[in-house]
Amino acid sequence: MSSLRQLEYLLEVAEAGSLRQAAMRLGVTQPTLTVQLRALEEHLGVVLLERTRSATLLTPAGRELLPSIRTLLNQWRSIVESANLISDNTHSTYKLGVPHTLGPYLLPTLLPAIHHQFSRLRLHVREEVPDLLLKGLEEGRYDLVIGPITSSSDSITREPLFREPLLLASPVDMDITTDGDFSESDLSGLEILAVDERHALRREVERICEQTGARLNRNYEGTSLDTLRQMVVMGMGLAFLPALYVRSEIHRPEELRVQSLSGGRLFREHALLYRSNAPSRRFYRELTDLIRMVIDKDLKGTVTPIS
Amino acid sequence: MSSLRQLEYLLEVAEAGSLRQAAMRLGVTQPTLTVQLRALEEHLGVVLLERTRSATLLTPAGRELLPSIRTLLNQWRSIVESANLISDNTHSTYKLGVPHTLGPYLLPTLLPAIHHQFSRLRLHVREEVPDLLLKGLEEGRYDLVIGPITSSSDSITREPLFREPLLLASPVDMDITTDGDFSESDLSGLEILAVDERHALRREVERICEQTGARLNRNYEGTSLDTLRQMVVMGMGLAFLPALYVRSEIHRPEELRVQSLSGGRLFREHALLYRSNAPSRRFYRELTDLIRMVIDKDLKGTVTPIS
DNA sequence: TAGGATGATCGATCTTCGCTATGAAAAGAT
DNA sequence: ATCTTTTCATAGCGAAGATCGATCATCCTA
Repeated sequence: MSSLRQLEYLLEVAEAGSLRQAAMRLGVTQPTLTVQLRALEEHLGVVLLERTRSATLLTPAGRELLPSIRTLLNQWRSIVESANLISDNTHSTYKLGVPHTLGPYLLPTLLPAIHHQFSRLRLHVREEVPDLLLKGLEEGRYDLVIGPITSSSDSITREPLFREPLLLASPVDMDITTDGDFSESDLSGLEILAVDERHALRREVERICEQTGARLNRNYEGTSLDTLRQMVVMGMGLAFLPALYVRSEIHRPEELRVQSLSGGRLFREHALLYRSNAPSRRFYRELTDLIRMVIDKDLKGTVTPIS
Repeated sequence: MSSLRQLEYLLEVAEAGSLRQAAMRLGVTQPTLTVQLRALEEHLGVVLLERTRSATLLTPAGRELLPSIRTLLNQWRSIVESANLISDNTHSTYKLGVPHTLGPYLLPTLLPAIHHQFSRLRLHVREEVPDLLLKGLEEGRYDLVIGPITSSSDSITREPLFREPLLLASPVDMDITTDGDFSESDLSGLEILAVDERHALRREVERICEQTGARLNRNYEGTSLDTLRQMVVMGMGLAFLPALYVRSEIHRPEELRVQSLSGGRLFREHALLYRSNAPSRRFYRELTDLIRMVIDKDLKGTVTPIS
């Protein structure tokens, strides 16, 4: 196998026109060049140099190959240079996974801020259900995942990000308010709609229903938060909608009533997840701090930071 | 210094997703990959791989660099491939030098034949006066030179090609023929024109004049064979014109009379010259044979082969 | 003819590369 | 839960490769 070094030798000799002078410039001795260039010629099966007493010049074959060799070396130098840039972690593309029920409502706030801070960093975002996100993270299909704070495994590090209230959504024509205040105990017996089982949100809702005595409607399952909202509007039941969704998508209060429940125990919590021994973990920590800052700054009224 | 081999290792590991499997495919052992890839990472200053217990996958930085590395290796493979093609000497560009007084009249016959035989061979032709041709050959500015057969130096090999008669050109209105035959002795006292001193042809003519008693006109010197012909047409004297020139350029016999002299000692001889220790000398020998064949086939009546 | 170029060659040394053997840690199987 | 298998990391040895210094042969120049 011949090395890039031999190619550099050739280039220098071609330019200097003499082994000795090239050796000077390269900081090696002349026998080194004699031997190495012969090895290169042997590897390529072509005589590249014509050694005269007064100089060493390229053969026609050598002239033929030289341009390609020169560009090869330039390309290599540019790779080394890129590597130096990339070494600070902010010049790469990270594969980020987010749940369907969070991504569209969080990322529009988050991504611009990240881009502003790390302008050469690119995020390759993909939405999936949390189970697959976690599996994908472990198998390397993702570098970063935003997911539920539960789901343990010590090969995955979880950086808690924020707590997101779940708001009760009800049709406007269904009057369930008990003089202004509404607490968890008032849920008992009410019909609740939820998204299908692959979503983490579903499990939260199931837990809430058990605790409060609400009835989970298993006949109709929304496949997204939007369909869930439609079902509520059409009077098929109530639903718990994440605060960020509400913040982003509910613009017509005449269709739907949304209220938070006193007691404050209805919420879900999100974390940034990454493999614990990922070489970029230091940078992921930085990124976590940035995300927390953005949340604190832009989503203060909607969610509450945790750490 | 890192080698191309390390890059190939990286590529294979990236594809296999595991050091062990990559080692299998590459025909090396796993510790080799561990060590070499770490060396590569160190050289580039970037962590390229994330080693988990279950697999080894690329870091974002590694993904970033991989495409460039892949094209680099492809480029290298293509260089090696080119080298194999080039090794038969017929895929290169040769720098050929020819004298002004021969090139334009020989090459139109020669080049198509060479191209027909070696379709991927290119000739970079340059015209110069013989002195510079020879110097250029020695200094490597030419690979091949067609020049006078004289000019010795044992670092230059001369392959004799052909003998080209020198024909006497005279104005049609100057009747110098002595009943049909005209020999060298009849030249005595006649006024001869020639090209300037940098041409080898000039020296030939000077020699002829001395031997035959003809007078060389030193006041008017043609700078090319064409101007020389014009001077003869205008009645300023006689001239010796090379047979190949006559063959190519004299299409109007009413302007000029051209005759060969009996005795057959008026000629010049051309050879193919190259540096004796040029690595392609074997091929130059082949080329010589080809040229001789072409001359024998296409220029039989005009010049006579020598070898 | 002597001095200063050139590249080639030889032997010694140092470095690099790769292998074997072994270790440690995690995942999967029983 | 334990055992086996699989993963990568490490250490030590040996072979191969790269480099150097010294020397040689040759050519060009003064």
